[in-house]
Amino acid sequence: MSENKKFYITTAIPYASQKPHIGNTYEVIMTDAVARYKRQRGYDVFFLTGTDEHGQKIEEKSKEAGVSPKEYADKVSLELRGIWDLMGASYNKFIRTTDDYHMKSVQHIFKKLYDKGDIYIDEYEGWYCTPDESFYTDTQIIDGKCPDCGRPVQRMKEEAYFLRLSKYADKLLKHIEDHPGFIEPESRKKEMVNNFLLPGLRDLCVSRTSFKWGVPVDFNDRHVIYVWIDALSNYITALGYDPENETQPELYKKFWPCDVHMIGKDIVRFHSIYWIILLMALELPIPKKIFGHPWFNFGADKMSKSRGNVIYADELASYFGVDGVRYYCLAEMPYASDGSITYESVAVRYNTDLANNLGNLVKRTIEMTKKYFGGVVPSPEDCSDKTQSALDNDIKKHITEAVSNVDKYMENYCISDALDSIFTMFRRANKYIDETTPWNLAKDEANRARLATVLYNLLETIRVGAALLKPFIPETVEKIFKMLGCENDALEIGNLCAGTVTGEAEVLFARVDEAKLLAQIEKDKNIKNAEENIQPEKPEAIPEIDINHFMGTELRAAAVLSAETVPGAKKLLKLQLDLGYEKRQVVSGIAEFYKPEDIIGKKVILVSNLKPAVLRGVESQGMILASDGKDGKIRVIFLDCDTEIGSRIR
RNA sequence: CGCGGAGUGGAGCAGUCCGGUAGCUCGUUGGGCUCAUAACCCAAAGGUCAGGUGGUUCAAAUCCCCUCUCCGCAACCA
Repeated sequence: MSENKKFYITTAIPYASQKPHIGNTYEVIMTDAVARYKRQRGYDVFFLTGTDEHGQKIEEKSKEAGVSPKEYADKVSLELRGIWDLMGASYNKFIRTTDDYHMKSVQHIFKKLYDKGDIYIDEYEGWYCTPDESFYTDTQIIDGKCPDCGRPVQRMKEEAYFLRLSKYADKLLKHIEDHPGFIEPESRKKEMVNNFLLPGLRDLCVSRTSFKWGVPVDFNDRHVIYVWIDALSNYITALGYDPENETQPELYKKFWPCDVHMIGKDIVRFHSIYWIILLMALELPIPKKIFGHPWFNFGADKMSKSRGNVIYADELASYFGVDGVRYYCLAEMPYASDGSITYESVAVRYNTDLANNLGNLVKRTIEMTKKYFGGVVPSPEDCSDKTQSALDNDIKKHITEAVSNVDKYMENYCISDALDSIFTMFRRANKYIDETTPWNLAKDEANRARLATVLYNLLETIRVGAALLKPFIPETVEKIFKMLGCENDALEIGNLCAGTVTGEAEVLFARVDEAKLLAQIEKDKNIKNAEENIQPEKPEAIPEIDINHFMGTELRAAAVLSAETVPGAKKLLKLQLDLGYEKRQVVSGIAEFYKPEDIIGKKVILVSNLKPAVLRGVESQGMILASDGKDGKIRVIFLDCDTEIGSRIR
């Protein structure tokens, strides 16, 4: 039945528009750890990763960079792959959505569903901004103007292809309910069911005409296949699946359905709804599990480029080594809630766990082997002393416990718990040294046998520990095996042979001086910023307008008479404004930054000829001006208190 | 009342399903040891387990009720 021991695991394919940060990299590291774990347990593993390379954003970015979209995607994809490789990702295949076979298969998938009637063409009615070639819904447009460029938009019907999600919604819901553990963690499943499935699914628009950089619909080349079908299909096209094949290739037959899709919690929706329905429509088997992992925050804050707190894996590895980064990510990320990463916290973990606990244990044990036994693994002896054998049994018990705990936790994707059980064993081993005091045993030849046993137990603990660590920090494990002179990664006690010649004792992880290192990082960052970021990034230009165009906007000074929160809306404040000649009610999305009392009595700028709109059931007669900060903060423009209310602003 | 998760010593978490006076890692303080990377080992200090001076019970972090706060998802930035 060893043929049954196959395991197909995937990461999401990141969008190749910019360099991946530590969060994206974490996903690959975690997936890699699971893949390596499964391989070590005898599974035939197929580990897939890659890049998603179509779409408007890459089209735009490439234009800015003055290269073709493909050239741009090539560059980012290569950079990303470089980081994956640096981190030791043991993927079996790296797919790119620009790969020929993939694009062809995506076209066939689209065609098949169209022929079947699960994809249909329909009119998509909305507002169209001609110069931008973009469609907007009723709620997106601002006062009959394009939200991007401010130019007028026209009511237009545009044809688009739709996937019949509605047809499969019940089947999907049933599948989710019949397969506990299909979406994990459990809370993510509830989000999907309660927020999307139970309220009812609307058919999904799966094509675009607003950009060209994508897989064309081969029977209607005005349309490009949108990200859903293009990107999600990678999981089967990578195995060679193509609906037009008479028989599917061996790779596909062997590995599909997938055992687990490892993805970020933000895209659980696309995987658990769109992807599954797509497969149902294709009449293909459903993957067994979708695991929506959390993300890293920078300390308490979200990581974002504009806040300047993005951490990259390669940069981190330059200070802590690849295994330092891998270990931190795997040990620190909780199962379901977001993790936290700062340079300090990485340094602390690195020092305490890797340098002090593990590194030092290995070093001192190997040194003692060398000192007391000339670098040859001694032969253990049965021990008649009750106290001593109790110690020996206890450490052996810790080994077997660690082995079974790692299995238990890894099967449930509780990576940090698995690592913790291994390090608990190492801690026990350090204690064992103090309990047995080999340096005292060595003073008396009569204790030779006892000393041999103690050292053997220690070496064997390290050997099993290294075997357990292999999926997580493989480079380090190689070094440990070299020091042990043994590469046997069996998990049973007693596989280290007496007589084995050990290698040179090496420092596995040199302790870092936290303060010094943080200062160094700060310094490096400043140098890098100075090189890269001499000027702030130029925002996207908005086409010029003439003065009359601007004069079409009526801006007036208004006093805030009252302000209150809108029930059920986190971001909205309802304001009563006084223009002198009339009063206005305006709803403004500033509630996260201003309390009612912060703004009452102040004077603001009102766009007074804006068409009224209803927000959360409250009418808004205009809009007040505010700046949109890079930090995500909104700052209202306040006027001098002696500004005359009702006066025109221009 | 949109859906869900969480509030436990300075920090991060476990314990809550199956009630019986709190456990782990880091940090702090003191001690020990010298094989080892100022490391390792031991000990101590520090918590009315968000609040209700709420209910059930011989007994509640754990069950029930109410309130507050934080986070995720959804909605929402005119």
